[in-house]
Amino acid sequence: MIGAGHHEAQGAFRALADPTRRDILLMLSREDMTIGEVVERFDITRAAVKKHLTILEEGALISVHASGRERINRLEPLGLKTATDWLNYFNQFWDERLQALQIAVEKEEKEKAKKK
Amino acid sequence: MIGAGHHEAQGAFRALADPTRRDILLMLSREDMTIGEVVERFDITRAAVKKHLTILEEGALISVHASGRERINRLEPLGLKTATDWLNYFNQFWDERLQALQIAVEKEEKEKAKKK
DNA sequence: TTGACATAACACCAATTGGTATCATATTAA
DNA sequence: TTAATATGATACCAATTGGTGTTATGTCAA
Repeated sequence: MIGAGHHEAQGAFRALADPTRRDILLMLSREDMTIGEVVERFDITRAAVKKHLTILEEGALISVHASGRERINRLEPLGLKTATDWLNYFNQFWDERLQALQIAVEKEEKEKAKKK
Repeated sequence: MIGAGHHEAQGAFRALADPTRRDILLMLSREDMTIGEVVERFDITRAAVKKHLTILEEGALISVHASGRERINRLEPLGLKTATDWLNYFNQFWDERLQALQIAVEKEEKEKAKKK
């Protein structure tokens, strides 16, 4: 069914819309980090980073784990899969498009060969 | 290099953040449509739809082709590929995660078999 | 040519967003 | 216990967003 996973995808796509949040995801893909560690790598306040992390968590793109007075932010790859799955529906179309392009190129080559 | 395609991805991710726009993309995947045809399928004004289409065009997710007094909106699958490619970087991580899950399940099965 | 149609272009509005500064709370270490 | 640390929570602000209504423009058909 077309559109399946649409509702669940909203939180993920919303979270992915901001470049800072996408950067955070890339950082977390290398290692888990506390808020403080994330803050060090950006030029915005801790409060701003916290908001981004909250939105990422709401989108199920990361999970947060308390450890003493620190809170470890961990990438949740499965959350990203929601968005990936939605987008993958369109693969068939750009596959077709690429194939059409390929055929056009081949035809061109053939014409060229004929002329020669 | 990590983060490649980041900048170009912004327009696409921004466009994908809105559920109405994602619905429009699904509709356009079935057939090209004029603004009027898109409007018929939603409960919002033509002006609102036009704004969404403009944002989709800015994100290179659709292309617009004039035809007399009509303007045909067409899906640009290659534009979606920008977002897909960015997300695919994370495949390795949920592949790993899924594999870990798989191993855990197998171990469980083995334990069960032993008990029996 | 003239009316109807398809769209573009504004100006405007309420809600959301990304950011700030400030204050409160919980945990660690001396 | 007390000071430093790590975080959460709140109030506030400017800019953006998703929506509206209205007006202007270009194109088709009688």
